[in-house]
Amino acid sequence: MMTTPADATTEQRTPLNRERVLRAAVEVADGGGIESLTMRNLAQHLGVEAMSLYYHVANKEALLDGVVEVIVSEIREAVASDEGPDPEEGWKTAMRTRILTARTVLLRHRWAPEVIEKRSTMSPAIVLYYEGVLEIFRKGGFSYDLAHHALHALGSRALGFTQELFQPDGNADEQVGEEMLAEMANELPHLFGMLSEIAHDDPDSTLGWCDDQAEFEFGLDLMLDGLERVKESR
Amino acid sequence: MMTTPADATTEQRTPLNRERVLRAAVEVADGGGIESLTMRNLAQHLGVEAMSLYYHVANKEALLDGVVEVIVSEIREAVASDEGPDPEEGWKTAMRTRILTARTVLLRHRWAPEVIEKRSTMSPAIVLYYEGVLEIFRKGGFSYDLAHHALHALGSRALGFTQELFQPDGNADEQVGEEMLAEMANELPHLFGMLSEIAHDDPDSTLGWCDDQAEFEFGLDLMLDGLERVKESR
DNA sequence: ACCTGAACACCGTTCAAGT
DNA sequence: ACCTGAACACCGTTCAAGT
Repeated sequence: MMTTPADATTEQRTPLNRERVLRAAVEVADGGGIESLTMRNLAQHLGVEAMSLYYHVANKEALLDGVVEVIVSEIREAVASDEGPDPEEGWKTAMRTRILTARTVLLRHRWAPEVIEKRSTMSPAIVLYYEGVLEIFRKGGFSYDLAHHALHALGSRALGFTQELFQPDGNADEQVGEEMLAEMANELPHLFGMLSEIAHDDPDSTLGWCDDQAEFEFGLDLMLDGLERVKESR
Repeated sequence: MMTTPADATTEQRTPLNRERVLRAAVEVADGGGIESLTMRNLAQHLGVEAMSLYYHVANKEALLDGVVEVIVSEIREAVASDEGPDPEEGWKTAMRTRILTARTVLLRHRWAPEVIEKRSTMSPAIVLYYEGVLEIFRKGGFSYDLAHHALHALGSRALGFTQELFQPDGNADEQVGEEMLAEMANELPHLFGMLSEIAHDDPDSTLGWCDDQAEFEFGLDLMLDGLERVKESR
């Protein structure tokens, strides 16, 4: 029995390409976390043998570079399509909305910040993104020198993330409990005081876990306000 | 031939313990980077079989947790022994010197920031370190609420590091060359302008690579000045 | 109490070979 | 041009066993 192109059975198989491999890699990471992104697992997800991937991608390093490209491109599209305020009047709000837009993309790919930070080779997409950030600074009247400092100061915050050092641990058991709080009182008086007050102000916060979004914006505004002041004073 | 305790041959072997395993792990990472820190390699470094490590450490995760403890303890010792200015008069300089001291330790273990950031479980040493940071804020007159925001805003900066997104790539070939700069002019006009100016101001900077320490301090001061302002205005 | 040998499941990757 | 099978070196880890 011959299989014609129009054959309705499921045996059609569009050949792989780099693009499809990278998109699938993002899917795999979205679904099962970054540690589930192995060459073998990715291949299986694509209905192919692991070795086939090496035809489209040099090795795993290159795969991860490509994955970063996909994510940062998604950020650039999001940023391009929501057209914030004109940077010429109000660079600060223009920057702010851009960065918070970028952040919404990263919140859909929570594994991505870690991967982005580990790649030290600067990818084209990231360079393009920072070109846009720099454009806003320039249109807002920053000197190149100050804008340069600003890029360093912002760091990954410009892309919409900071790595939180204290993460809400997956299992709820490890939350700070009443007894543990009491135990802290002697050894860690200041942290004890702080967490007690936070727990009092917001009893729903399960003690000490915080609104990441609000904290991100607080830190971001601190930076942006600081940059504004430095700019005025020069 | 019997081997007495006083035997001068090299066959003495102090038994392992958790402490020695962790210290050796730091040594291995210092010497060959974090990717050289495998159970087998660490064991060899200690003159022992890989499986012996599991007697002293539950698994590799626990090993890395322990390694973070060692590093952060080293930070705490450094910070304790250099006794900065009294936080009651001048929390800002107290904080600044503490953080820059912490940074000197991390510069001796360049692989450590990455490991610290990946551990989401909050280790005792880190908690103790942040207790000290919080103490400075409190003695400087911060409310718990503002101090809490401040801890989030500082993030890993409080420990002395930020992950630079654009790293000076190991091989000098990849430096931004003249031709590459020219190529940028159309696609990346603002980055082109910025790098040109930086190259002009500091011809030794091999185009675009920057003084990490100066940039770290710039960002840190931005944060600290911003916190001071917010504090005054409340 | 402390260490080991053999073995397992799972990585990334090479290479020669298939269609 | 695109994909595969077999094989290799190297992971972390278990388990039963040695002293």
